[in-house]
Formats: sequence, C-alpha cells, structure tokens
Amino acid sequence: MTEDEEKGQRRFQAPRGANDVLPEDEAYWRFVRETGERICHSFGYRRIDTPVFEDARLFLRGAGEGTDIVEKEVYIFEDRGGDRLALRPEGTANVCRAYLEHGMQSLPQPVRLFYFSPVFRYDRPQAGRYRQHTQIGIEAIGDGSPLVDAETIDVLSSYYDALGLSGLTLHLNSIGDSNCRPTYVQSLRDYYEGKLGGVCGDCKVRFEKSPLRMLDCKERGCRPLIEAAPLISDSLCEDCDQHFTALQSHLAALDIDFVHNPRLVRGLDYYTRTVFEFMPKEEGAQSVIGGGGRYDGLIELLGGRSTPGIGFGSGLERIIINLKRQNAPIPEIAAPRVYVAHLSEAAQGAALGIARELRRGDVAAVVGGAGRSLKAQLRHADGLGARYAAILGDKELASGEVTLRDMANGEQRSVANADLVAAAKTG
RNA sequence: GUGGGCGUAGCCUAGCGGUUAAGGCACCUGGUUGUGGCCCAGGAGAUCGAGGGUUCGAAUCCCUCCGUCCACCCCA
Repeated sequence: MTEDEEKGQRRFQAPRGANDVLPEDEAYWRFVRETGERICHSFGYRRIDTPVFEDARLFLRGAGEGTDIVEKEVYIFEDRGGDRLALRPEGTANVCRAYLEHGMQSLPQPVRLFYFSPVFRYDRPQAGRYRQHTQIGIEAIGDGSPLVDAETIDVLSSYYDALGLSGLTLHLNSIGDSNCRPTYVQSLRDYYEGKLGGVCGDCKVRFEKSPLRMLDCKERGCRPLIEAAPLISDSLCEDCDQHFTALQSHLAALDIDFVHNPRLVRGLDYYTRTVFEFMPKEEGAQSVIGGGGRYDGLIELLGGRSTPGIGFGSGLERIIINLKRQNAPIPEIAAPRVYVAHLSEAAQGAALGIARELRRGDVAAVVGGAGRSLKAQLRHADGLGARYAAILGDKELASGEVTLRDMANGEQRSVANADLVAAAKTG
C-alpha cells in the first residue's frame, strides 16, 4: 500500500483469492460438512485437526522439492521469533506429522483419520481455484494392503453419492514404488534423451527434476511424444502389479467404475502405487474435485519407521460449485420460528424474557427492533420467514399473555405465557 | 507466472466527453389510534474499483495498480 492509500479511506477487501462464505451459502456448507462427517464416521474414521501453519520444512520435504506446489505456491513466512513457517498447502503432511508426534504407531493399524481444513496456495485465482480453499480429507496410515486403497476410494465415492453428485468419472493409475519407479524413470529418460528439442520449456525442467510429470503436460507440442512414451503400467514390479490388480478387483466388487488412465500422475512427489482423481463431466480447467493416492514412503521421509499410508483430499468449494451446477437438492437452514414483537418500551424487557423462554424450550426466537412500529416489526418477521409472531403490548403485559399470530394465515389467538412454548411448537 | 474480457449504490443495469450520475430489486419510513405479504408515497444509500494523465470540461479517452472472470499453467 502506498502512503496515499494508507491516508485515504480506502475500503478493505478480502485478500486476492480468499473469499467470504456468506449466509446465503450456509446451507451448502453445512450439507457438505455434515455429510462428510457422517460418511467418514460410518467408515470408522475419526476427526483430527492440525495447525494451519507448520515448520516449513515439513511441507518442503514431504511434498517434494521439484513440485510446483512447493516451488512457487507455498506461503512461507518468518515469525517474530525467527522460525520459518508455512501455511499448509495440502493436508497429508500435517496428519503424518501428528501421527508420529503422538505415537499413533501404537494404536491399532491402520489409524483412520479425517479432517476439514483450509489449504493455502499462492496461485493465480480463477473460478474454482482460490488461494485459500477448504478440503475434506482422510488418511489411513499403517496398512499397505490394496483393500485399504479400495476403502479410501469407496469413502470418497460414497461421499459424492450421499451429496447427490452425479456424472463423476474416477481416473485411476499406479505409479509404482521405490523398487520399480527408478527403472521406469530411467527408461523415460532414455526415451526423451535426444528428443528434448521437441518439448516445451517446462518439460525440459521436468526432465531433470521430475520426469514423471512430463506425462501430465498439457502443452500441445508435447502430446505426440507423450503418446509414444513408455508407460509406467508396463514396467511395474511384481508387487506393484499385484497390488494394482487386487485394487481393481476390489473396486469391481464394490461396483465402483473407473477408467485406467496410464498417464495420470499427481502434483505431489510422495505418492507411490495408487493414484486417483474424480472428474465431473463438465468441461473446464478446474475440474478435478477430489483426488489422492498412496504414500508409502512419506512417514519414513518425515523421520518415522517405514509406514504405508493412503488418503484423499477433495475441495469443498468445487463440490459446492458442482452441486449448484447440478441443481442438487440441499437441506435448507430453518428460519426463526417466532418473532417477538413489542409495542412499548415497557414491553421490551418482557419480550427479551419471552424470547429467552422460547429458546430454552428449543424454539428459535428473534426479538423485534426497538422503536419500530408493529407494522415494521411484522414486515421484518415476514422477511425473516418466521412462522409465528408473538405480539406483546400493554394489554398482553397486563394479562400475562401474548397474542400469537400465525404468519401463514393471519390467525391470532391469546396464549398464556406459560403455554407459549408448546403453542409455538405446534402447527 | 503468461495472454485476454470486465469493474457505475448491497445486487442487476442505463449513461460512453458537457451542467445536481438514471432506473429496477433489496433496505428504511409512512398511507392516523396495536398488525406482514399486494399497491401507493417518501427516504437513505455511489469519492462512477484506486491513483495519475489528456482536456476549458471525464463515469465516459490514455497509463499504472488493484480486484474479478476466461484461457494457459497448476491443482482441490
């Protein structure tokens, strides 16, 4: 900000790529969160919350130095004590850190965890892509069998089903492990050696740092070479191959359709074996709504014993975009049940008391604005969608009653204060 | 990070070089004494995204920045 702007009364705006979630979207957010929590619990997952910031090295080491996320998208800062911290750019590393820090190796394995958390990436915003977004994620740590891979995918797929999202395609691949991947990467290098002239600038860098990601390049010029490149699925070692085969048969048993996309790789380096993504039918760049994979080397990389893990992350904002696009039915947020209108200063205190009694009786109540006419208060009640208006004037004050008006049909009756909660609950 | 479109009150839009920036929705207040949704009347709300420049004069033209959207890229 320049000095002039500081002096002037420039209005503040939310930072670029960061959004307010307004009450008009409350129903979507509640639906998406409650459904997620319900599904996760139904699979035996327990909630974990981790800090939004962590030692920067946790992410730099975990996600991989060669990735875009780490190289140009992590929010890094130094705090007042001089520690290098980073805002979480993804959810898995935190959870793995917590698993190690709290000795979860000694819990029955796998440890099944889920979370909702804000995620930060310094990216150029556009629709469906934000600098702060929210992910639901799960991690199953401590069991390397393909059964858990199938379960993880089943959780995500069940979640989308429960939300009513349709038309999603599951893309699936195996990218091998520390045993077979190096051999494959070498064969990929051999293949590209001498062909680098026909490849984009990014891919030249990827060739050095992370050749696998060349397969994922969207540059038109790179396509033909990708088409003809050797496939990881053809060079999986026997263990990886069996793992992948078993996963596919488990998915078949669950009736979960998928497309084997041999060129699917993911943006984080810690993935091994299984990787997957869910894509909606709609076109558009920001289409992936959820994805994940296995990370059998990550815990060890973070200083633990060799421990397998698998998980997914799914963007709630993108889910909501798709729910809106599909016009999916969403449970509404209830309007306040009773609007307590008052006609004199003397009635104000009584109105506050009556509203409190209603709430204690589990009836949502809103008190009318001071100094507003009854007409204005009823208009307000109507605008809020209240079912009843409880009217309190001198008459009612004297008799210990309220006038209860049914806003739907305008019928009114006197109700003794003691009977109000019951009356407000009926109809 | 690259390229392009857009930016007028909370929202949608008119105005596109010339005096007090117009309308609709929403909001507030009234239409006599304690009654909503329709109608009518009135009111409040805009340094025309910000800063600079051109001009006698700019919301209207130019530049820079910010924001937003789209494509690329990246990914959830």
